[in-house]
Amino acid sequence: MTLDYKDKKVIGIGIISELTGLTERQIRYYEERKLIFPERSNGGTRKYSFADVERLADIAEKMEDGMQTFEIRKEEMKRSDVRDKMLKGQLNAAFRMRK
Amino acid sequence: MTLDYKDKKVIGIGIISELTGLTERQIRYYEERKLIFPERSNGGTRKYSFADVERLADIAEKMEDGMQTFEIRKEEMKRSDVRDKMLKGQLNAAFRMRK
DNA sequence: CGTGTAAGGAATTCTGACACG
DNA sequence: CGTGTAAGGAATTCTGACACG
Repeated sequence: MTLDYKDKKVIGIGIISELTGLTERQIRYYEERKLIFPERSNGGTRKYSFADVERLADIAEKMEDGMQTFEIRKEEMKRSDVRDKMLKGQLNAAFRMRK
Repeated sequence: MTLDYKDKKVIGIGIISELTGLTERQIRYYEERKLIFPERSNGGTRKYSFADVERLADIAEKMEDGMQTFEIRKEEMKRSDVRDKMLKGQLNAAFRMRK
């Protein structure tokens, strides 16, 4: 079975900004905070998927509710696949930043 | 019901070129010959959908078989979905004129 | 912390034209 | 006809930094 269109990283940040209503600044910041993981073209431009659009909508909603990025990341990390990889490094880093 | 991701015009020509294996020159030419209809950003850059990717793959195959662009266009026009779209467009136009 | 913005540069895309065949 | 290419310009995106709060 082929890869679903939903997960193909083919959309530039400008379109993502339009689709989500978020500014490019916000979108890049959420990446910096490890909430989303776009791919890159050879030249370095970010490429997103429709799944990312949905995720960003989810992130935006939580931000509006006053949640902070590290809290959102923690919540996402409860999913088993990502947890093993990132729990140690990033969660500890997030913890240190709070102090 | 919301619009399927497959039909959203959100992909730049560079990615389309990668996905289809066609050059940008070819893709723009097929547009000139009315085989595909990308949307445009405010700045004028072309935006395509995954459906366009499939259509381009179909066009590429026919071109390899020696078919010419006008033949492909004629063939496309026979397809019911396109006919329906044109019909609907005419009806809409007629309806607008009556108002 | 999360976001806006100005800055300078690099990557991307655009059009119209010339070439070949 | 269909496609390659060089040209010049415009739109898009990138990073790092400063600002505010």
